Amino acid sequence: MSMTKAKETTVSNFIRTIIDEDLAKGKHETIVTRFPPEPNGYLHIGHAKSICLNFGLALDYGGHCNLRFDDTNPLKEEEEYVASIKEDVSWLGYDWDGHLNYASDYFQDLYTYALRLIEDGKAYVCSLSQEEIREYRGTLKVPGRESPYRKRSVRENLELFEQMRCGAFPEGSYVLRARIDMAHPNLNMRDPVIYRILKAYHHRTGDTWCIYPTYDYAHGLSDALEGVTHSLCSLEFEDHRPLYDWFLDQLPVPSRPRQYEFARLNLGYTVLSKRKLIQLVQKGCVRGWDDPRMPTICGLRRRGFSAASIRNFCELIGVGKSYSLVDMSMLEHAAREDLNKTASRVMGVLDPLKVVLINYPEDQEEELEAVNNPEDLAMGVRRVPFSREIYIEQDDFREDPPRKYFRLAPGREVRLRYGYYITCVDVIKDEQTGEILEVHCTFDPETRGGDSPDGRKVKGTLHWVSARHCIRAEVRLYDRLFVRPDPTADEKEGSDFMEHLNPDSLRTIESCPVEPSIREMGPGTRCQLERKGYFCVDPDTTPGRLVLNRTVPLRDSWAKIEQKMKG
RNA sequence: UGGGGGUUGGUCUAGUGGCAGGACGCCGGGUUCUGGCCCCGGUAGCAAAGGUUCAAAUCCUUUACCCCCAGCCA
Repeated sequence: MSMTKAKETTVSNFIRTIIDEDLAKGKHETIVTRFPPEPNGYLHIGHAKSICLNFGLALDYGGHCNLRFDDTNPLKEEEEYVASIKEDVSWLGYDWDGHLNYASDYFQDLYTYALRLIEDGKAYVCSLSQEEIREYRGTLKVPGRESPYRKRSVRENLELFEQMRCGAFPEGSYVLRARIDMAHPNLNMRDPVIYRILKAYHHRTGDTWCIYPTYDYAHGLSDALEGVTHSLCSLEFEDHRPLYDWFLDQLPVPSRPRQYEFARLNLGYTVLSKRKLIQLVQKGCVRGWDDPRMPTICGLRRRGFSAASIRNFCELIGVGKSYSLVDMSMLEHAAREDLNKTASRVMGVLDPLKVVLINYPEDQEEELEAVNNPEDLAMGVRRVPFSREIYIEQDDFREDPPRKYFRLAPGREVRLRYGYYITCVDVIKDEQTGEILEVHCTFDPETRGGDSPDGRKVKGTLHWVSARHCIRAEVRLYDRLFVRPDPTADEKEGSDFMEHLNPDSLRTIESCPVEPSIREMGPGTRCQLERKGYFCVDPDTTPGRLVLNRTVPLRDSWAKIEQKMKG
């Protein structure tokens, strides 16, 4: 059913337009896409955009999407990341359905293709050092110069390349380069390196190879080998497309993929680059990759975002070619939209104030029925214990209520959700400090369950927890990680994004009273604390310690009213 | 006068010669046993100038501004 809804709300984008045209022309019978992560870090919400795009397109058009690890650099890549990436992709709800590949699967084919390029005089072994190659490349405005090794014979190239492969040379001594055009205005076309010597252990091929293909060489050819039809990548690869096409034009590849570029995601008040995220982890700014403040998939998951909410978010933001900075309110909206329908309601008090019901018998207690989710009655009901002393939210009582405040105040009657109507009759204060210690109320036995038989209305409904029965929870409230919408904006002026970290991104509240039914919820369970927000049971939870993460607060129109009144 | 891209309300995004639409946000109202959800209404935009046309966000010209590229990273 969510599928049909998604279909109805799917908005077009330039990539869909291209696919529609290709299909209409009969260029392809179906489409093949791919998600090509490099296994050198954890996936983040920006990757989710790409995953949803690639897998989503395949699903919609009845094609398939390959999960292909781009593992051409053994210096940076590790098996650990492969596992986490697979986990995150599946968690997001996508199935590569057997199409799990690695660029390293094609090392032999790629090598054979390289031999072909050499034989055709389109590649040569170059002995220039890394620094020399840079010098010879020229600059943005100055054409490059041809390498003195550019004219080596095919035979010599073949021999040298074979020796490179055999491990006869040290790292950096030789590279294989495509012979294109050193004066090309696009620097990527100035005889790019396509193989380098790296005497490193590869997580999949071990020590089989000591020469490894570069991204530019491997990527398009891998696409072609897999029959990818639409190869989607981010904008910074636009400059690489001529090179992508060049290899495909030179070689007898089995299919002809096309590369299209879209704008990567930028989210406000956070950073979305592996390099920066790893810094946050390594410098201890957060507790790890899965810290709930992190924009990583595992961080968002731990924070309580559902896979559906992330998919909806990706649908919401669309796909384009212009730079954009998406507001966090979009992500929050996507989370609330899904969690409203799926998260069961429970009551918990973050900032407790004791209320004593003076006409409720001291030793009496009872269980009141509460619905688990008013948006989905199929989720059933539960019983919530009630007794003479309860906790309500400090903010739900004002001794001197402002205009438009319709919660508890001296002489006021309010409803306890699924409970009774209560009326405030007394306020007990510390004589020294004037601090409110507890509030005394009477309850109306006729209003059990929360309805008044005489039809009397009440303006406010408060959540509450029985003091005698409550269990305690550690609650973690999160705020934006940075204080600037774009923490990297002033990097060019020499400023570091770390300077803009929000010192208050985590606020922990100890021993919040929550209703006992929460005990049944295991780590990862999402719920709504009524009137407060959506929360998720953190994996730090043990039998003796309950930890809740606030995913996102509920919208709070009273807070806005109050804010406005304050001016 | 190196090359490649981009510019539609505060934000994201449709529209590719025919009434600039949707979403988020914000504002107002209705409803309500969550000041939530839901419903209704409102706010606000084609970077600029010129041209073609009955008609231009869309086609042409010029201008401005922004982003990316000089790894043996991806």
